Amino acid sequence: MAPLDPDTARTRLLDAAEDLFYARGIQAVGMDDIRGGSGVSLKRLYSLYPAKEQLVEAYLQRRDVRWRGRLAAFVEQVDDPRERVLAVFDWLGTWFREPGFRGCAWINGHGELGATSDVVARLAREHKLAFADYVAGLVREAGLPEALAPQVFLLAEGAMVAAGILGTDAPAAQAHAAAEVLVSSFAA
Amino acid sequence: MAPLDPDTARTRLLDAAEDLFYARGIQAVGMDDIRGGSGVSLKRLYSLYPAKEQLVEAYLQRRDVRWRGRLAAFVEQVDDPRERVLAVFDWLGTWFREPGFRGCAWINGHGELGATSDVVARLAREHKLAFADYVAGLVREAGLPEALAPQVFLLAEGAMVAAGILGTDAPAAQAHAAAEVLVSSFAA
DNA sequence: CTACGGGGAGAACGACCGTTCTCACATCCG
DNA sequence: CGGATGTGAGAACGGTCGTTCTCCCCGTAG
Repeated sequence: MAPLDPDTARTRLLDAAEDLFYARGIQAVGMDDIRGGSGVSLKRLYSLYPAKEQLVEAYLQRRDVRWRGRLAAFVEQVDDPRERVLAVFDWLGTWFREPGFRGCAWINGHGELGATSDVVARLAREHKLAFADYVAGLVREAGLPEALAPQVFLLAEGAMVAAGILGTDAPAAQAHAAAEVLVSSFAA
Repeated sequence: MAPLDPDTARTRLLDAAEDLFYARGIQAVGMDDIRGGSGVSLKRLYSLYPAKEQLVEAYLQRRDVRWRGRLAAFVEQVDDPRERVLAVFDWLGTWFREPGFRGCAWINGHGELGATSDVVARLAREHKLAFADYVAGLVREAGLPEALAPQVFLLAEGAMVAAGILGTDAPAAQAHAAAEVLVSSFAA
């Protein structure tokens, strides 16, 4: 067995961490599960991430980049700036329909460890602020009033929670309809 | 030390369970913490709730009754049926401002144990459906179209999540403003 | 060829936690 | 009075988990 170079070991670890942490919750996954899921030895795991919390941090950071990247890629396919705001909810719908969807990783992580782990609490806050900022940018570019941004953000958060807990994708369409009313209430 | 009668033992246990589970998360609280917080011996604890999951279940059930009771009591102080719908967000605001507020217990519990415990997943679902039903009743009694109900519900859920993670009560006012626009978009 | 340094597999350790057991004592009923 | 019952305090047990250690193999440099 050829020794694994650090980069691919890191990738495999984060892949396994993301699968397992997201599907089962962070506390329900042991380091040994990560080892089994990644094929990377425990020794190497601990040499790359000296404690579980650091693996969790890396997992959430990588997922944040990817999640916001996928959202932005989807939204940018839409031309009309006002439609872009609404496209956020179309993206949520496709996300909710993905097999294995279990709600928002940061909402879940915050519920699990927000009171215990400063790192998780901070990453959840940062992720939500970044998402809220992104929405605010879309609203601004659509020439809509700034007060609309947090409203759209709250609709999106509510849709994530409801879809995660109730196990249905209906909240995407419902939030979309609500956002449509909000946006068009400011139509020229 | 006079032996405690079962009812007050149960009450003390649930009081301690609610304080601790809500503040720290369910998995972060041990049975011994419950014993210490309640003053009820471990033996009695296990005779009343033979497993931790049953104590968790009782905690969530009692909190559900109380939470929806407090909401209803607040909303019923408002006379105008249309204002009642918006009063939900005023109630959220006062809740968010309570010391020790840490988000919605069911959202947090679902994030923590939804993937692991069927009981917690079911109670979270039931609680959210009950809240959505309550909102739907308010919307119906205000003579507003049914489609508005899930939109108001999602705004409320989003406000809870955002307030819990970001640690501010601003989402209550923001969601209130959004709901106001939605409601008045159907004004006669 | 050989000494060595890194890596893999997995045992081992120490702490924690849900649950049960021990034991001494108080209480109640004959 | 005396024995059965139930209770509290806390020790004990069994399992899990994060983390570290042991041991052995291999590739390589001198």
